[in-house]
Amino acid sequence: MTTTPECCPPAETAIEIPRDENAANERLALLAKALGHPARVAIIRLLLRREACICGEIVEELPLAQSTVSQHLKQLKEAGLIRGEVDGPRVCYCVDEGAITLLKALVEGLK
Amino acid sequence: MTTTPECCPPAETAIEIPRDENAANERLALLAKALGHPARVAIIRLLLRREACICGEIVEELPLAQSTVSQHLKQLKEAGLIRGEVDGPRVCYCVDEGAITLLKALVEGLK
DNA sequence: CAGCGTTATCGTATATCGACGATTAACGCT
DNA sequence: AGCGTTAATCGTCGATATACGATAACGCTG
Repeated sequence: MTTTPECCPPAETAIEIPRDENAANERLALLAKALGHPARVAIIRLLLRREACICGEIVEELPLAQSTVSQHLKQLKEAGLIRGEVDGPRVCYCVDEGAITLLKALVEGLK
Repeated sequence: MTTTPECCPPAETAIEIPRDENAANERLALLAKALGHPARVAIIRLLLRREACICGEIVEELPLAQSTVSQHLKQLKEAGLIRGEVDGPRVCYCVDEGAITLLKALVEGLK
């Protein structure tokens, strides 16, 4: 098996629900858009369960080409849902728990 | 003022979280994609607060053309987040509470 | 430093999105 | 029947998403 790198130990982004409603809408839309593809939801799940971490592992779990997975990872990263840490030749991706918390809060705030 | 139609009284869609994980991913992705635009988030909020109901009212609240709003409404409807009921010449849109509940459950299930 | 494994980026093709104005369709009312 | 109001649809445009293979970049390791 691989070295099971203990990636992304510290650094949790502080969550903050936007005061302005428009800002909240923008933020929620950004996060939702990032989750707007089944493959990206699957990636988030893999990362949350720590069933996969390294990009290569994720590629093996999904029926997609490596470049395509890399694109999805990029989108998730740009939305702030995940972070990537270089681990030698590999890159370890982890969910940003703060972003997930924010997402849940924003969705829960729909009322 | 308008007649304040009491739209969408009955008919709540039963929620059911997909057993299959792939199906859950697809469902969540579909719902998330529908929320992946600030205008659509804003529409959902308007409908939830019942600040607006009629398509025309929604158009007035948003800085978008009527046809554009109609497109967004269509996408929300296709995702199952809202329903529309014809009320004379107007159309009253309402949130499908079941879909919102399902969305919240699916997001909360991300762990 | 040459080579290998890993990941990101590039280039491309197709499809969908997002916005608008214009048009059509549906409905109530006179 | 015809008119006005309201909403959906059409047609268009540019921008973005999705997928892939090919290529580049990066960091070990021999």
